[in-house]
Amino acid sequence: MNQKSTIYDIAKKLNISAATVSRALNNNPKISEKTRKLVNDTANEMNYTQNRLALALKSGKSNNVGVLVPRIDRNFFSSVIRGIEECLYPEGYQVIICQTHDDENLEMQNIEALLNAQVDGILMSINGTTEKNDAINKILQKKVPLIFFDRKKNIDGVSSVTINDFDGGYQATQHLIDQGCKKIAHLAGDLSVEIYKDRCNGYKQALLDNGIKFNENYLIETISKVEQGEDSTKKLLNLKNPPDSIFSSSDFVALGAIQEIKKHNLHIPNDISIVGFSNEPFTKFMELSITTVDQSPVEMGKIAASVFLEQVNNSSNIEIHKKIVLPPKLLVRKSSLKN
Amino acid sequence: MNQKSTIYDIAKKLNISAATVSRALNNNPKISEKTRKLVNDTANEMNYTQNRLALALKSGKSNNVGVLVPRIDRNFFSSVIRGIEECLYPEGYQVIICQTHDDENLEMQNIEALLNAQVDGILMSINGTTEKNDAINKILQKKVPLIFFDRKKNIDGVSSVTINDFDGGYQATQHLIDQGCKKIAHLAGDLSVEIYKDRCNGYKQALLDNGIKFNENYLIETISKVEQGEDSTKKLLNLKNPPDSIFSSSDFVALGAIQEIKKHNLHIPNDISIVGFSNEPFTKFMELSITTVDQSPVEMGKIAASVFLEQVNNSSNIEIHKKIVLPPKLLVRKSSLKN
DNA sequence: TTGTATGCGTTATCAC
DNA sequence: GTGATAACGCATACAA
Repeated sequence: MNQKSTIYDIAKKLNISAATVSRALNNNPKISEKTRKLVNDTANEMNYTQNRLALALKSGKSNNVGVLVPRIDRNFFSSVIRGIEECLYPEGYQVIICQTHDDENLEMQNIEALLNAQVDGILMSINGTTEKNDAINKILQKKVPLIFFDRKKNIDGVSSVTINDFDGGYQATQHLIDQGCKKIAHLAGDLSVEIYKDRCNGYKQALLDNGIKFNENYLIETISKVEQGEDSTKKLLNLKNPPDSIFSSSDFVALGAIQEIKKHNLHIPNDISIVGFSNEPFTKFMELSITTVDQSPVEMGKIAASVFLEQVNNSSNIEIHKKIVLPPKLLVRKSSLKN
Repeated sequence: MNQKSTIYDIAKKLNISAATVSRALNNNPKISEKTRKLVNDTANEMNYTQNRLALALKSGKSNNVGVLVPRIDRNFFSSVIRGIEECLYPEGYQVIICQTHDDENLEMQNIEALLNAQVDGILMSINGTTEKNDAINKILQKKVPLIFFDRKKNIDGVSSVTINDFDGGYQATQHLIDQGCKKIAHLAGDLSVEIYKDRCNGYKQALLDNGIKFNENYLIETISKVEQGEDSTKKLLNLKNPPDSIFSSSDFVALGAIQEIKKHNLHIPNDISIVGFSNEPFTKFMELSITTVDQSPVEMGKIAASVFLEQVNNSSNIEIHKKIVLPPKLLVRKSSLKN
C-alpha cells in the first residue's frame, strides 16, 4: 500500500467507523479483541502511521521541545544535547535543535519558529549579551516552559541549570597560584555574558584571597576562537612585564595561546602555565594536554530535561522554578603541572 | 495579552471574520489597507503567532525536514548540518536533528518519529550495516523525499551526495607511497559500511598500481575511537615486520595511532607516517598536525539540501534523482611529510 | 472587499 | 462495543 493512509482509510476498508479504529489503535479497553486485532493488522498492512500533527492540534501538545544553543560543533553543547535526548526520548519527545551562532537575530528568529511549531518547551543557552528580552518575553507570555542551561539570564519564572562559573574561575586561578605562578593573566570571554563575567570574578577573587594585586593589563576580552587566542597572547607576551601563566575562559583560546607561546620559544608549563575551560576533547588528546575545567555537560542536559518534565507534568497551580548549580571540576594536565 | 491567541481571538476583538484575519495576515491582495493594518496591529498587541501545526495539517506540508546522523559531536556531521541549515532556513524550513549513535533500532525509531511528525523530507547519513531496509522502505512508501549524504545505500529512487571515498583512500595511500613508504597499513572502519569499504578499496588499488603487494596483516577493521586506534596500532607494531606508515579511515583512530607510536619511542613521520580521514579540527591544531582528507562537509550539506528542495518543489511527474559525488581533498601536514 | 462553510487527521463526548 | 459528531487552528473555494 502506497502513500500516506489515515484512520479513515482503515475504517473504510473494514466498514467500521474511524472512531473505532482510533480506539483500537490506542488500546482503548472497551473494544473487542477481535476488532482490535483486525484494525492493527490492517493498519500494518496499509503502512499506517499516526499523524502527530493532527494529534498535536487536537491535544494542544506537540511532543516537541526546542533546544537552542550557540552552536552544535562544540563538544560541550553536543554533549548537553545528548543528555537532553537521553532524558526526553523515553518520554516520547522529539528534540528540535537550533543554532544561534551567537547572533541575536537568529536567536529571535529561531524562538519564533519554535513557538510557531508549538513546542511544549524550550531549553536554551541564551546569547544574552543584550538587555532586551523580547524573545524571552514571547515565550513566557505564551506560558511555554523555559529552561536555561549554561548561559542564563536572571529572569523571574525561568528555571536554570548552570555550573558555578565563579568557582570554576576561582579553582583554575588558585591552581595556578598553587603551582607558584604570581603573574596570572586572564583571557576572558565577552564579559557582558554572565558565565564569562562569573569566571572572571572568580579569577579576581582568587587573586585577592592570595594577596596578588589585579593587573588590568593581564585581562583581555576575546571571543572563543583559536586565532583570537593567538592575537591576545601576543599582546600579553609583548608587555614589559609579561605574565607567567594564563587562565582562559575557553579551551580554543587556550589552544591559540599555546600555539603563540611556542612561536616565542617559551616552555609550557615552566615558563608559562595554561588553564583552559570546558574540557573539549582535544585538550586531553594534545601531546601537551591542557588543564581545563569540566562542566559535566551530559549531566547538565539530563537535569535541564528533567526540570522541563517536572514543569510540564506539573498539574498543580503552583509553578515550579528551580535554579540548579552544578560544581565545576578542575582537570589538571600537563599545560599547568610544573616539574 | 497572555496565553496563546488564534485568528478567532483577533476576529472576535475586531468584529470581523476569521477568514478576513487570515487573509490580512497573509497579505492577500484583496484586503483593504485599513483592515490589514488593523489586523496586524491587533495581532501584535495580542502576541499572536501562527500555529504551524494547524497550517501543516491543512496544507499537508509541515515545513520540517528531518536530519539523521550517527552523532552530532563529530565536526564532519555538525558541519554538514550547518550547510543544510544555511540552505533550508531561508526557505522557511525547520530542521529536526536526530542521532542514531550507530544503533539500528534508534535509527528505525527516529525515522518513525520523523514520519509521524510529517516531515517534508529526510536527509540522512545511513548506518547501513544491515541488509534490511524496513525503515527506508517506510519512507519511500510514504513518498517522502529521501536524500543520503556521506553514508549511503544504493537504492532506487534515492538521491545521494557523497564524496569519492575510493579516491580519498587512493590519494592518501599514493601520498604515502610518494613519501617513500613501502609498508603501508590501513586501519579501516566497519567494512560493511560502504564509505569504509570504498576507502579500503582505494587503498588497495593504490598499492596495486604501485606494484606493492597487499599484506592482509596490515589491514585492521576498527571503530572510530581513539582507544581503538591505540589498540590496533599496538597490534601493528608488534608484527614481525611492522609497517612504515598507516592510513586510517578515521582521524580519531589516527590520533590513537599517534599516541601509541609515541609510547614506542618511534618518530613520526620519519619512522612511521600517518594519514587520517575527515579533517577534524584537532588534526590541524595538534603540535604534530595530522595529514587528512577533507570531505567538504558544509558544501555537502548545502548540496544535499538543495537536492531536497529540487525534489520537493518538483511539480512535474518526472521524479528527480541525483547521485552527486564530491572530490575529496588531501591535506598534507606534518604527520606524513618527511624531512 | 468581506463572510460562510469546509476539511486537514485525530480524539473525546455523546449517543445507541 | 460501536457509531456519529464536534473540535483543535488554519486557509480557501464559494457566496455575497
